[in-house]
Amino acid sequence: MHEKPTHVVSAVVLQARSGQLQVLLWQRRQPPFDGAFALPGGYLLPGETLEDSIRRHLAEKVDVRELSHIEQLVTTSDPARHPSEWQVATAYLGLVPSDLDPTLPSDTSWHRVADLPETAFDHGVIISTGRERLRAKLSYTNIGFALAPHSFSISELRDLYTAALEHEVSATNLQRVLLRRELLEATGELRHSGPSGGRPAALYRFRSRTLSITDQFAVLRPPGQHG
Amino acid sequence: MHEKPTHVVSAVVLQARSGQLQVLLWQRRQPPFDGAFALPGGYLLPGETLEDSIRRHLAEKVDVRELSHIEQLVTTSDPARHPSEWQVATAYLGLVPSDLDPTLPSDTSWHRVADLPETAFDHGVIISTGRERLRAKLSYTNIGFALAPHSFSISELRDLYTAALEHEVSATNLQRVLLRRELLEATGELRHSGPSGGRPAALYRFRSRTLSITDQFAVLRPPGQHG
DNA sequence: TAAGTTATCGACTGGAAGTAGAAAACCTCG
DNA sequence: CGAGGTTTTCTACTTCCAGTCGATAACTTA
Repeated sequence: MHEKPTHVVSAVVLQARSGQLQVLLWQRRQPPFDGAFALPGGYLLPGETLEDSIRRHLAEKVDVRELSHIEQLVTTSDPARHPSEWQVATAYLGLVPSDLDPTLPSDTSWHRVADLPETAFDHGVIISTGRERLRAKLSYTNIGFALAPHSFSISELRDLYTAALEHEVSATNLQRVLLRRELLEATGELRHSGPSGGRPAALYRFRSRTLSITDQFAVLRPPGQHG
Repeated sequence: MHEKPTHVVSAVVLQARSGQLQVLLWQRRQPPFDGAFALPGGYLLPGETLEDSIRRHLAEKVDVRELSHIEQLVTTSDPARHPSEWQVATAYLGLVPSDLDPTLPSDTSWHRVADLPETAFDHGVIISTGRERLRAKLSYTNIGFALAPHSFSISELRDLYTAALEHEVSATNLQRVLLRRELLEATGELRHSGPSGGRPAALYRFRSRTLSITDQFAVLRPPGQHG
């Protein structure tokens, strides 16, 4: 038989924290890339699927039950990606709701995606791929559920979208679009805002907390489905 | 070190042929899945990337220069996917323009995606994934270039979209949308249609023949970019 | 030259979404 | 208790996108 590559898995774990999209990184303490920051992950073991494997590795960093969504991102295979070992690497995208603050091991911490430190291997590009995937899916799926708490006001949701999309989002439009798509529903409760007063916000929740694609895209719909 | 999986690559090669979306399949002549149809592909070799590898394997089936587009689709890893070997498999999506008719080896042929024979491994789901990827990208990218000849009439293009999307498409809308997005340009030439007369069709071409994403999606655009 | 066929164009329409301002519902302070 | 400030929510207006349909153009064939 042929020589075989080693298969490793990693994850881009994203969370909207204090108005910024942040990613979970681990600081390496051995070569190669000693001192640089890397995505959490590790080796694929016999008998497990790639998704099992990344969940197992992530469990060492954050409680896996805190992940609201996980999906496969991309598999990279540049023979030169690791200086001494032939590796094929599959990256996943994981999301954590904004109301959780997992306790992290001392070598692991959150970093703003917009302002990354020196990263190991090809992890810089992979993080960009993850952010782009999230941005795209915010537009045509209900993936917002994975960034948001179970219930939230429209303003809070707007802030999450703003952080992830990195541009201003109108609360009016966001509410109208998500309600028309029947992705949100009102809980019937109100939240009395904290220090500075103001009208209490109505609270909403996502109808479903599993990924669903919104219809077709804008154009070239089947005929008879106007608008 | 750990035990390692074998890494294999495969490709969903699609073409719009005689009004139907079709996929290139190869009939197996050994176990497992003796007699079933499988995606073309094979083992990953040392020193090559996954994309290099699938191009090398495809070269045995179709001339690689006939592929107008190729992109990574998904990596599957079910430990039970192969009865005797631990495999991780990366699938690619490849597209062939409708005006080419590659000469194929005797064990390989085109099959309508809407009416597939018995397939080997997890190849049935992978083909579905490929078709869905193509359908989605027809809506928000210029990927039509990969299905179409270098120049074509709007009606011909409409027929390609109809085959790939599996629903009727209006030539009027298609032309208006693709022109507004500046994906198409007129060649200035006319084609005198064959047997039954009619007004000669103006010919068009795609401005670019590499994948480009059309702007943002419909909703939640940055402000100031109206419409 | 009339009839049939195919392609192209333009006008109409409903709906999606950006914008802005008014109104509602709360707070705090005098 | 009421005035003023703050935040949220609603509504009206507007622009743009795309589905529909009918008219027109340019050809072939009888």
